[in-house]
Amino acid sequence: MTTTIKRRDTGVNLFHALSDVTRLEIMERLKDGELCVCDLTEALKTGQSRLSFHLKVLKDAGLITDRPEGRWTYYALNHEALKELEAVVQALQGSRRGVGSSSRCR
Amino acid sequence: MTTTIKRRDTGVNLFHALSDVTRLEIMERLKDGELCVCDLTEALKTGQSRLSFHLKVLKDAGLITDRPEGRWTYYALNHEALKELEAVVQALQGSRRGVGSSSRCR
DNA sequence: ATGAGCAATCAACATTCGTTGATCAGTAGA
DNA sequence: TCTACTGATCAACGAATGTTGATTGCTCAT
Repeated sequence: MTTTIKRRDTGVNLFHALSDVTRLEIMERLKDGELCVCDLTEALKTGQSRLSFHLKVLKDAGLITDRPEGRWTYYALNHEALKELEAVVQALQGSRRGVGSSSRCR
Repeated sequence: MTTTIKRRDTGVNLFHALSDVTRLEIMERLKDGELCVCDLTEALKTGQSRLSFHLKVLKDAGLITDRPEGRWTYYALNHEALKELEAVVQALQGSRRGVGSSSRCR
């Protein structure tokens, strides 16, 4: 089914974006509200370039949004994407019906 | 906090294991019950070696379990891990309190 | 206009990840 | 025992990812 494939694709994208310690930590920091890159640089004690890279990955996956203001850029969680992620995970848990229904390989 | 760090690590592991189309498809196939590798090889129309590789990744992440029987090995979802995954995702959605509480970068 | 600060982008490099084909170990059946 | 089959593992290769330092573009303050 097309929707299944589409969900699989968005699932892969979301999971990949979250499959990195730095990016997960960014997400955690953003739980309390939006932060600019300089906040995050200080909080994570890491280089600006590296941070920018990971922010881009998260943004491309739709997990965060950016809001440029003056010379700063504020990043925030995108709760829509997180709801979508939750849906993907729940779809994975699935029906849980009938256990042990293998075809037994011939 | 230690539990936070631990959750972040298991989160990274789980997310990484699911960040691949083939592995997600394996998970979906296993929703209906356990399958042996030959079932999956046929279902996904792919090589045995490749499949074995991805099954190992999923197993190492704790997302699936294996049950050798005779010359076949049956794989099944580990619902414990899926519950853990759900918890990680929900922790990510977090408090959702106070928006716009940035430190404003000076 | 000039200088300073924030953040994105780039190139270069190292590391990790996924694929493929071959080999190996264990099991079932003749 | 000999053979056929399932599935794990390995080596080799190519592709994708992450890191670092430098550069560039903007914006604000002087």
